[in-house]
Amino acid sequence: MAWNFNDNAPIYLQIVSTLKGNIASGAYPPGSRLPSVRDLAMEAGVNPNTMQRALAELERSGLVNSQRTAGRFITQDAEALTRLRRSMSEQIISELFARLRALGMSDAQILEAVRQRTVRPLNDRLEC
Amino acid sequence: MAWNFNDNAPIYLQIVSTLKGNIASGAYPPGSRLPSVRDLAMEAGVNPNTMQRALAELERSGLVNSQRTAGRFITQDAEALTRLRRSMSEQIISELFARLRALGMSDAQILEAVRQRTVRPLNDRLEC
Amino acid sequence: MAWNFNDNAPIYLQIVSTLKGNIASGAYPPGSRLPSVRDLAMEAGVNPNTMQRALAELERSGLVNSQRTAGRFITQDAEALTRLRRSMSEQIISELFARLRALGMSDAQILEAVRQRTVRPLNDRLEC
Amino acid sequence: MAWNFNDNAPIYLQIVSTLKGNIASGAYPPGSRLPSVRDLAMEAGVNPNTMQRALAELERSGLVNSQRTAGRFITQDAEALTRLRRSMSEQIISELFARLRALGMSDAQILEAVRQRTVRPLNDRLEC
DNA sequence: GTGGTCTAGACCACC
DNA sequence: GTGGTCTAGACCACA
Repeated sequence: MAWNFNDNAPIYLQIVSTLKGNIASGAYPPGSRLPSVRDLAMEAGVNPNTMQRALAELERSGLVNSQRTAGRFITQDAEALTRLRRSMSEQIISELFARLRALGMSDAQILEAVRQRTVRPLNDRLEC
Repeated sequence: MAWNFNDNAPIYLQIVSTLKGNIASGAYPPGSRLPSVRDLAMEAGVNPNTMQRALAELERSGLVNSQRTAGRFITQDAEALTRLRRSMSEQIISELFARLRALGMSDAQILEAVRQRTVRPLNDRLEC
Repeated sequence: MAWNFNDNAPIYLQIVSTLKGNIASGAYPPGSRLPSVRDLAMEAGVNPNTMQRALAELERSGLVNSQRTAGRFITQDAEALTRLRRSMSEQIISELFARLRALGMSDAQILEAVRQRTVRPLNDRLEC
Repeated sequence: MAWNFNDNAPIYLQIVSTLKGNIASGAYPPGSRLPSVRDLAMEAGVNPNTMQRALAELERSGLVNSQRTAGRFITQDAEALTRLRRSMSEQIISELFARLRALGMSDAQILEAVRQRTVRPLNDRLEC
């Protein structure tokens, strides 16, 4: 089952995002070994070179480090993981604000809507 | 310029979402005339029947109404537009919570993060 | 604009029904002259022979009588018109009972439903 | 054996009506499986897409629900079936009133005629 | 020209 | 095999 990509952004960057998500969420726990480039590429349905480029990018940002013979491992640097989560959450929240402002909501309204959502966390979902 | 679709959801539903976004944001103002089915289809790069289906869906939800020979018009029903915006914002916020919880954040942390974003609304954007 | 026929029954009988309806309702008033066979046939979008047969049938039942040179005229026989209306209404009511019984309604329920309809004659129509 | 359609209304809507009748009358019992789209389309003598559209309509009104690979099933929701029967009977009775009023009958006369029909339920049928 | 309907034929995911 | 979606191309009524 190939991952889902759109053609707004380079695929390798979309892969980076997906992998960062998996790392941040703990789906790939700190210190764990990543599957091989070839396996990841097959799983994502992309060319191994594309996956390689994505992993290189991750390595550059310090989230994974490769050990020549043993494979690639998720960093155990707690502070790096914290920075990752913080950065991702800021990006997600930025997107939230962009989308809700496009609907004409003020910051105050946005905050109120989020606050209400925390008050009654599970609720019926309206169709959109 | 064809719109961008992924294959997670039927194209006609993605079109519905796009159009709802345009209506909610006022890009298609209340009472204004939509382009013809054929024009919209060409713009989106889909078959006219697919666009027709999406518009029929919008019509069922009361957001547009068609006048046989004159074209389709955005509803002027303010209450329907309010419901639309409300529904869309709830869906966006639900997505926010789903993504931030996946990062391990609690509702309280999420609320706090959003609150901070409103306090210092424009800020440096960290890379993600 | 051709009349509407289905192919469950001979067209000439459907024409007879239509004409009887027009006579019973007074659309063709007693004593008035019917359009010519040719005109009626054109109006109905059928072959003049078919219309001729329908008119012969009407003549047989005494509702119209032809005067060789002047054309066909609706009967002025009030009793014949009364019988017509009575016969049509019985047929309509028979159909009503057949359809409502098919829905599982008892005669008592049918009567009650009709009674309610007379109490509140104009009402919102539900989709069916 | 193709079903009978007229061209006053879209075929797919006539199919919806026919199927609703079959559901309301119990010809398709609650919980039973409908024939496949292709079979129904062949039976009705229409294109499978047309039948599909009719079934989608039924699904939207909650009378049938489809299970991906297993087929479509009549709802077991007794309340939905009650609503259906009620709505159909109201429509049938409306038609009754329209036709009898066209014959010049008052509401009181209509009610009386229906009442008599319930008193002597089986009777000689007059020709119409 | 507009929206609406219908057909024909294809492909997909699911099991 | 099932339902579901998409495309392509046709026809219609309306004004």
